[in-house]
Amino acid sequence: MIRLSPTEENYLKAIFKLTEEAERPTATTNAIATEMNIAAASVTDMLRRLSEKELIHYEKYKGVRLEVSGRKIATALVRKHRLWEYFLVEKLKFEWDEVHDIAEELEHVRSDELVNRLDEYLGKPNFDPHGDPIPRADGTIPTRQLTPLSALKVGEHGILTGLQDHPDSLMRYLRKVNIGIGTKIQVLELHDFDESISIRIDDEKEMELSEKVSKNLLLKIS
Amino acid sequence: MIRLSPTEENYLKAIFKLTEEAERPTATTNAIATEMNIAAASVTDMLRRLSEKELIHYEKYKGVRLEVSGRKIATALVRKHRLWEYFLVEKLKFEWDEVHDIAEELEHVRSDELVNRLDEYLGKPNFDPHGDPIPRADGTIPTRQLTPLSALKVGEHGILTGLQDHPDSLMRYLRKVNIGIGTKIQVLELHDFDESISIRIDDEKEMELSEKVSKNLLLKIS
DNA sequence: TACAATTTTTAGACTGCTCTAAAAATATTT
DNA sequence: AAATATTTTTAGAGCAGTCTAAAAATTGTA
Ligand SMILES: [Mn+2]
Ligand SMILES: [Mn+2]
Ligand SMILES: [Mn+2]
Ligand SMILES: [Mn+2]
Repeated sequence: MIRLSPTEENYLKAIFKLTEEAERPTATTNAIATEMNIAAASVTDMLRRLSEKELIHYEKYKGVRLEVSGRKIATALVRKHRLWEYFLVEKLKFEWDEVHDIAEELEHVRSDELVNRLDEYLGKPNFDPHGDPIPRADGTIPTRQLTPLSALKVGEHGILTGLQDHPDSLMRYLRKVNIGIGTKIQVLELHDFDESISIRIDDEKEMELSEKVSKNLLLKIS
Repeated sequence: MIRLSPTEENYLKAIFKLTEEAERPTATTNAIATEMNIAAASVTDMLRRLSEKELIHYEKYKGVRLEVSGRKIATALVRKHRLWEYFLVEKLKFEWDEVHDIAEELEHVRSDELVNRLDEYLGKPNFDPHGDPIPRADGTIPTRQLTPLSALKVGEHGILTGLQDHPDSLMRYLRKVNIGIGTKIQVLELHDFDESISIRIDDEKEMELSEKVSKNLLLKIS
């Protein structure tokens, strides 16, 4: 296996996120540039080089997708990232909105043995603190059937199991109102004026959620 | 506090090792180059830049030493390095000869909160798996009174508490013959032909050690 | 003290990754 | 289909960090 720089790894990860995780066939130069906060010209340059190394399939003006070798590296990175997030939350007691940036650095530490032992130490978890699946050593990815809270009808309920997107701002908000992975949420009322909804949390507190929030909460229906 | 690249951090760490840890007033360009496996010309270049940032005191041809700000960064790095080594051995069950290279990468992860929580999680250890002192958050460094095994007389004994140098080859050898930090060692015989010695390990097994090994074992006399 | 050996610095070049500005290609609208 | 807008690539440059070769300074020795 070739040794890539953290920078190259980050490009592969961005492409993975924009294709496989977004369920799109290819990623565009601009999308990668935006995702990585970088100029489009820099992306073009790197795509040429990653293509040279046969990690991606790239044709000028036609977008890009991962080759098998590139996907392998990307899933390994995502695996490391999410295992470290799990470690930070479960062992070091960080909050779920504090761990992403640290994991962003930890994911580039190179040692297969380290990942394996960490996985073992953590009890081979399948999902990270944000509910995202942790790719397995063989590259396969755990799946579940999740429904956005916004799609539920009055009276229905489920367990919060994942987030559509997870900006820190959303996670901080949820933390403040005591909603997290594992929280039971029941729909009490739908307000069709602004698509906001009234819910009951863990069979206790009632509160309102905006449409934007309810679309972001993914539930396992129970 | 300024943000340095991993490379700049590594230079500061090398200078720290060659001055404070080696109990020398200054480090030479060549010594740094050798320590870091890098050309002397590259070192000169970087010294100019670190000097510009007031992290080191450097005069052409006269060697270099750390400024207060540089020392602070260096001790923080050593602290992180050794805490991670402790984590790898105590929690992930790595052997003491397997952790240095991994810690070399982990030490560059930037998060004060991470170091603090790791320290807490590990029980604020004072020494790493090789017996080296772990600098505290305030920059002070735990000390002990240690004696090389080679300086002991027949009949004397002590507990192995540190190593003078610790190349992997030495650590693997010690592991194979069941000597590690905490092992009780008693001197049975001195062979003045080659300065080798006969010892008893943990009041059980007897064996011979070469002069080179016995000079490297630092004991707390008991 | 002068010559030789060693160490250190300078000069100049290269790679990886980034940028801005401009050109080219593609997509959208009229 | 032509004009316009958008996206992508190319061109050219800069910075950090590295190298080798050569020059300069320092140190050791005759
Ligand atoms: Mn994350
Ligand atoms: Mn996550
Ligand atoms: Mn080490
Ligand atoms: Mn150590």
